[in-house]
Amino acid sequence: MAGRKSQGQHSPIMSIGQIERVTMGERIYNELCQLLIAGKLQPGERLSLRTVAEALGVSMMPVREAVARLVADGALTVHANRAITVPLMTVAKLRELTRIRIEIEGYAVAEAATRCTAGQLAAIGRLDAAFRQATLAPEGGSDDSLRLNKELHFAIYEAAGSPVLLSIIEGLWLKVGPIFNLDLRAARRFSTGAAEKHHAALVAALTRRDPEGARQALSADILSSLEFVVTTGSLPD
Amino acid sequence: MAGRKSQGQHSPIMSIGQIERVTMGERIYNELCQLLIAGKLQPGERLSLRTVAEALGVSMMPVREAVARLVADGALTVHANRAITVPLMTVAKLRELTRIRIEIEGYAVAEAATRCTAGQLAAIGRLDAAFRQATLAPEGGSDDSLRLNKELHFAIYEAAGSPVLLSIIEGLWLKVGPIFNLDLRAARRFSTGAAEKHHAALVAALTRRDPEGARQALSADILSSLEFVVTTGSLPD
DNA sequence: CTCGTGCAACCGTGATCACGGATCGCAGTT
DNA sequence: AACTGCGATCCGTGATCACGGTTGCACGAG
Repeated sequence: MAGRKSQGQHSPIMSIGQIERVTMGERIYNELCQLLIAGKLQPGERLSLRTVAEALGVSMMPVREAVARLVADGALTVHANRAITVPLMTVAKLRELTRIRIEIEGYAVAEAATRCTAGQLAAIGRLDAAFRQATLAPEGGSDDSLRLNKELHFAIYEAAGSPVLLSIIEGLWLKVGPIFNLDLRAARRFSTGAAEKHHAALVAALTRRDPEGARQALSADILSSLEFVVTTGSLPD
Repeated sequence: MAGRKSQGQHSPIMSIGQIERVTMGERIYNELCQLLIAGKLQPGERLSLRTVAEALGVSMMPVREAVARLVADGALTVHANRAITVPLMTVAKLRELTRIRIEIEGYAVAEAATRCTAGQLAAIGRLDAAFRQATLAPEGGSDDSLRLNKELHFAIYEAAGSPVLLSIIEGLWLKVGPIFNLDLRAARRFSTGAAEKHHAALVAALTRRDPEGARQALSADILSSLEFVVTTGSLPD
C-alpha cells in the first residue's frame, strides 16, 4: 500500500500483472479433474495416494489435498475401508444427475441467450463448427470430439456470466464425466449425429436470443446423451 | 465377503449397521460449517491454521483439509498472500447468488411438492410451527429462529429426494450464510413477519402438491431476505 | 478341499518439522 | 515528521515419519 502510493499511479511498474501463484495441490487437482472428465479413470478404479504421488514425482501431501477436494465434490469416493475409488454409477443416479443438469445447465444457457455478447457468440459458433468437423471426420477424432464438446458447452455456460453457476456445473460434469466419456468414446456415440443437431439448435437459439429455445435444445442434448448411455446397457441397475 | 457368505443372508449379524467412521478433518469441517452458516465468523475475518488447530486441540493437519474443502466450496477465500479469510460479499455477488438460489432451491421445492411423503409433510409443518413460535417470542430467540429457519428449509429440500441437489444447496448456503445471518441477527429481520408469511405459503403449496406455488413462495422468501439485507446498507458496493 | 490363523505389505490419517514468503514493529536516516 | 531498511515472528506449503487398520496370501489344521 505505502509502496504503491510512493510509486505513483502511472509508473510502468504498476502495469505488470499479478503473477500466478498456483500451489502443487491445485495443479494436481486440475490434473486429476482432466483425467476424470476425459474418462481416463474407470469407475471403480482404486487410487492410492502414495502411487499417485510417486507417479507425479511429488510427496503425498498435495495429493491428499487434491483428492480430498475431489471427494468433497463427489468426484471420488472414500469407502469405509478408507479406500479411494472412482464412484460407480447406476442408472438411477445418472437419471437424477440428468434432471439436475437439465435444470441448472438449462438455466445457464437461458441466461447466456439473453446476456452473451457478439464476440462470445462468434467464439461459440467457431467451437460448434470445430466440433462438427472433428466429429464428422471418419478416422478417429473421438478424443477431439469429447474435448470440443466440453469446450463448446462451457463457452456457453461462461456466457451466462455467473462464476458460481459455472463452478456448480463443473461439479456436475466431474460426476458424470467418467461414465459418460468412457462410454461415449468406447461406443462412438457422436457418430449418430444427434449431438450436432442439438448443438446447432442450441447455437441458433442463442443467436436469436431465445432463452426457452436454448433451454429446450440443451435439454434434448443432455437427454439424448443419457438415453445413449442407458441403451448401451453397460451400467449396473 | 467370504465371511458374509458363510453367515448366510438372514443372520442377525447382518442387520447391524455400519459404524460411522468420521475423521477429524470431517469433524472440523462440520464445525467450521456451523460457524459459517450461523454467521459467527465475520466477513473479512482472518483464519490461521495454527490458531484454529490450537483452539480445537488438534494438529494443523486436519484443519488444513477442512479449510481446503471450504476454500474449494467458495466458503473461504485464500488470497495471493496465502492468507485465509471469510470472503467479503458485495451487493452484486449477493444478487447473483440470489438468482441462482431461486432457480435451484425453487427446483428443489417444486420436486418436494410432488414427491414428499405425508410423514415429511408433517415434520415440515412442525418445523414451520416451531419457527413461528420462536420468531414471535418477544424475548431474544434470534439464534433459535435462525437455526429453525435453516432446518425448515432443508427439511423441504431433503423431501426432493436428491442428495446431489441437497449438497449443491448446502454449498450455496455456505456462501450466503455469513452475510445473511450476521445481518439478520443484528437487525432482527424476522420481526418483520415476512418470513412467516412466505413459509406459510410455501407449506400450504406443498400440502396441496402445487410445484409452481411452492416455487413462487420460496422465491418470495429468498427475495425478501435479499431486499432486507440490501436495505440495511451494510454491504459494500 | 475348506476354513481359520498369522505375517507381510500397503493404505489413509495425523503429527511434526523445514522452508520460503509475508507481515509488522522498531530503529535509523533523510 | 515521513520514509526506508531490517529483523523477529507468524503463516501456508510441502516433506517425512509414526501409527492403527485393512488387504492379500501362504501355511497348516480340521
